[in-house]
Amino acid sequence: MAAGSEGYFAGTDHDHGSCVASALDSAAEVCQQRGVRLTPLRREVLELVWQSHQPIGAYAVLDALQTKRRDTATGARQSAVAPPTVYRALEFLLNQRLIHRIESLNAYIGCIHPGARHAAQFLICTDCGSAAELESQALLTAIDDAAAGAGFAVERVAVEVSGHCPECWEAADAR
Amino acid sequence: MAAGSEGYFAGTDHDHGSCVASALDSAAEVCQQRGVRLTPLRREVLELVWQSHQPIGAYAVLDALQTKRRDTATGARQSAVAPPTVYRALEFLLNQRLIHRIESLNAYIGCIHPGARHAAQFLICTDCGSAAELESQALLTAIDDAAAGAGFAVERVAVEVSGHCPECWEAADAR
DNA sequence: GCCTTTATGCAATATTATAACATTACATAT
DNA sequence: ATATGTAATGTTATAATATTGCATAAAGGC
Repeated sequence: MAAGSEGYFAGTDHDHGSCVASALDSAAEVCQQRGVRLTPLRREVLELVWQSHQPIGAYAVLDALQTKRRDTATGARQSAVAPPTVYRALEFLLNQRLIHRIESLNAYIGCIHPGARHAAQFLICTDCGSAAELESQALLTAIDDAAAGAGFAVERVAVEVSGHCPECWEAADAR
Repeated sequence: MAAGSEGYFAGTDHDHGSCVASALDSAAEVCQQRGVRLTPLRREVLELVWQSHQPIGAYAVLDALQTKRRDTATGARQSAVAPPTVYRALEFLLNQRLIHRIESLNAYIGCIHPGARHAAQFLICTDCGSAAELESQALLTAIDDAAAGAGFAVERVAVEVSGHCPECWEAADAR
């Protein structure tokens, strides 16, 4: 990926660490304001989701958690982490709007507007697996209009556009 | 549901049978034109999807198929239908754009524009489980614009709006 | 008819998600 | 300090969704 491009797609060329750290900071802030608890486990899961910087599946989170615990353990065998643990943490993070779920991938990704109520809009590259969150007001308006026309009360919106990101597209062209 | 309402949501008050029949007819036509085979099995699955008139899961299709065969069988035990049979048929129908998959429900629904390349846009009522296909040009344009702005090559679009259909909304209000 | 391609049958298994119940941690009231 | 209620986590089992790989059968071209 070219450095300094539009910035829609998270490349490998930016400061992952600080980006994750600031996401965790605002998450803590959001939770504090709402009086809900960002427990160590939830924080750990949120960190893993952000670290991946690509949509990550629940079982991948599970594996990562288990690996972390195994590595951390000082000899004494730690008990394994089970699926419900991960799913509950993910559900909490979804409810607090700290992450999004990408339905077409059964995967999760950090939300770039932590805590804000907004439609999830994603461009998903089927080549490299990365996903970019959109914020198109025109798109939202179009959805609201269409829903209003049908007398439909909107609650949740998922827009998932699959295709090829600029980098992969160019790479394919070059071939 | 009030008869003669906007018509976005398929109610129970219209002629199911003829609606399914015409869907099967146009499917046959589309397949003929493309030189692909709408085999008895595929036709059967398409019919089941249309008959449900709500998004239907792969395993519900499977059950329906098995029931049909059991009922049809004239005593001699018929072999059971297995998941791959259903998934392959569904995949074929998706490829030919005769049905849509609703990602947030893991379910399938008949396409109202059989064979045409277009974005899947749905209003999904979380109360009654029905889904209405939208055809908002403004929405499409908004998506195309956003994608173009990011240099993204669009391949597939899924818009899934969850909420409450007019009937369920009114019913809830009345309470 | 014979051959190739395409579709289906079939068994096993992978992947994703939840139910049900037990235990622990934290806060508050007594 | 002790009891009590609630929220969070642990634990086991299983449900729901989807795919792989290989065998068999059917359709269509020559």
